[in-house]
Amino acid sequence: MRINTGEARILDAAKECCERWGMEKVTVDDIAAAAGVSRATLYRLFPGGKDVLFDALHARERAEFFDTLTAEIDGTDDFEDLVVRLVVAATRALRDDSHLATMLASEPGSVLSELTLDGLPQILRVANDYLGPILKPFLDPEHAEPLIDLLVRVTISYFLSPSDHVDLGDTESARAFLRPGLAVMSPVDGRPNQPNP
Amino acid sequence: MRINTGEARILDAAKECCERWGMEKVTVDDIAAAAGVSRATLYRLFPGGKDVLFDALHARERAEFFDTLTAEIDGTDDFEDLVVRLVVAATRALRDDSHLATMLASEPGSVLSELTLDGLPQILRVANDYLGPILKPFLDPEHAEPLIDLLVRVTISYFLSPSDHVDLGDTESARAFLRPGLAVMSPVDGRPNQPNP
DNA sequence: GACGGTGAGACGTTTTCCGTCTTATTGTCT
DNA sequence: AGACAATAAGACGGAAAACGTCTCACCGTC
Repeated sequence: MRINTGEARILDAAKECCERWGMEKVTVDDIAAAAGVSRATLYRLFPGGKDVLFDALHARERAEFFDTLTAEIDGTDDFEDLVVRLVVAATRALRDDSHLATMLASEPGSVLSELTLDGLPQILRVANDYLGPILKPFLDPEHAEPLIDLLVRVTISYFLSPSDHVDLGDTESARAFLRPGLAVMSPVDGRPNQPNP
Repeated sequence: MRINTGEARILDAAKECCERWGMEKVTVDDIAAAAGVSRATLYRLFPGGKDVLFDALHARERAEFFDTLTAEIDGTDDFEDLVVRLVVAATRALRDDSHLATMLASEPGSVLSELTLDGLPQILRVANDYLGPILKPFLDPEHAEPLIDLLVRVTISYFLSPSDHVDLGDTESARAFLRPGLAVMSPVDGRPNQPNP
């Protein structure tokens, strides 16, 4: 069995090619060559070609993003702390993502679409998959979902276009910004600020 | 009359496009769009299309390079100083050229070809055009040409692949490196080390 | 109003890319 | 050894993109 399964190799290659040429200019042959794989193999692993491949790449990057995000906030047991740290960590991760920065600089269109139009629903779905369980001790799902939804949108918006009034990459600034909203919402959910046992 | 003549606008656009997509991936339409010019105009100014256009771009960059180079060594009246400063300034200019660095990183092939294969003869020709007159007071043309030829090749080689033994971007290191060769050559030319009046 | 320069875009051709398929090779398992 | 799965290499036809040329309408200048 191989250490790096074919899919991962190809996705890595696709990412490299994107940084080098931009999504618009990359061809399937470029990716196959960069992955050291024949076109036939690529089409076998990603039937449907470039679209499927890029969907898979985006899916993997979303998963990686939330993997590291959830790892970073592990062990937080206060509701407000948890939300604040999530938003701050997400904002910092977005800012530190050099691949994202490169893409955003060279072809804003496709990145913006991925963050705000076509891609947002899937981001929200993944966010719910990852963050829902984490918020479970504090909120029941029917309240967690709209909160996650809002946090994702707010985080993305302030990342794409920073505000003079708040810096979501700064813990205290983010806390001051988020507290009012969390305070209004907290009484509604009917659970204590500390997690249920 | 326009401030920026069409040619320059288009060459600037081509340069931008190259940095963004790499020479292989750029199309004539990309360049025309980036220049804010119709394809018809582009073909009128550069009959022959992409090849002619890129030749013109390379020619312009060579000229610009030697323009700034000769400006930087202006006023030197000692032969050894002159050669040393030329080599050092050229090396530093190459190292500081961010466009060159970008291209070299993203598509080494075409850049190397431009510096060592197809492009070298033209570099040598331009170098002779610019540096010949400058060396005139010290060397007659039949001795100047082979010297320029060698200096260009050496500078390029040490730029592309730096040596542990000498740093041609450092004045003293370059001087120590060049002096023996210049000393051997000087008696041959039959002219004094100070320029003729 | 004539005129040169330009943008928009139609056109036929050439090149590239796509997605599928076949064949030969390689490495693995039995 | 032989069967088998996975793969590389590349042929193939159709689709899409890029090329280079051309026409025509427009606009500013003379």
